[in-house]
Amino acid sequence: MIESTVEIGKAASILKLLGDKTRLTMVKLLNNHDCCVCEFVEIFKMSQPAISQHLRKLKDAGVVRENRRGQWIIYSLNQESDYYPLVQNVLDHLPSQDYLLTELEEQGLRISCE
Amino acid sequence: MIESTVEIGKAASILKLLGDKTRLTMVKLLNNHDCCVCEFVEIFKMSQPAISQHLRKLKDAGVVRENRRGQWIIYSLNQESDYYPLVQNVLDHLPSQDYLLTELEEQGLRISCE
DNA sequence: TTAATATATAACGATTTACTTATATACGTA
DNA sequence: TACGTATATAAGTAAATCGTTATATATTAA
Repeated sequence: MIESTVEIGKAASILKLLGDKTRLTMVKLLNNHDCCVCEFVEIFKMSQPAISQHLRKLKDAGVVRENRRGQWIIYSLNQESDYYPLVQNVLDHLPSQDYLLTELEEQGLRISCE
Repeated sequence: MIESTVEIGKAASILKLLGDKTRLTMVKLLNNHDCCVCEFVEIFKMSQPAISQHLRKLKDAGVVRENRRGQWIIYSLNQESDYYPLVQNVLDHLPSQDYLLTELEEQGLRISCE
């Protein structure tokens, strides 16, 4: 049962953000594990600025949060967001993407930000 | 509880479609009432081709269906779609948009396709 | 058959998007 | 302090998006 609704224009803007495969996969991964930028760079085989820009959009919308830990910035899902219940429900429909992190670990690339 | 998941690329494409306020509102309305193109034209104060193009995208993705009734084409949510559970869950987070149809009715414009 | 109405398609333009490369900033360490 | 690593920002570009107007198609009714 849904506790409260999200204004439809706001909802559309969140869904637009999630309507990109890269960002949607990021958010799905963050649902289980906090990640740093460098991990996403490896996973998506995309330039660091491209990853950074996706994360900024998600952060600006309040979907994710960042926490600096030394020279790394760790991203996590913002569970306090008004949109969190919507995002969570969407994620429930997606298969786990954790194999991407497993692959990274097998390459020994996960350790980079721990 | 979710019965089955949607491949993440497909999910992203559906969310992208829903990530437009006009289309999201259309789908929310269709969740309660079948509608024809001319009703949407009145509601969104947008050209008929613009409405037609939004509906085509939704139809191509399998989210909605069309049924001709005389000279009108009635659109409805496609409950048989693999994406229907996802769409339905998203819609649950939105406030009803039925006031748009009420307004239409008050203007006497709803009768046009009945 | 002709006209009117409802809808779809085509062609086009302004804006947005999602990358890229180059550069700036922040932190840790020698 | 100076250097290396992690991340962010700036600037530019190709492609996608969402609207428009003009036109085509389909149905109904005179």
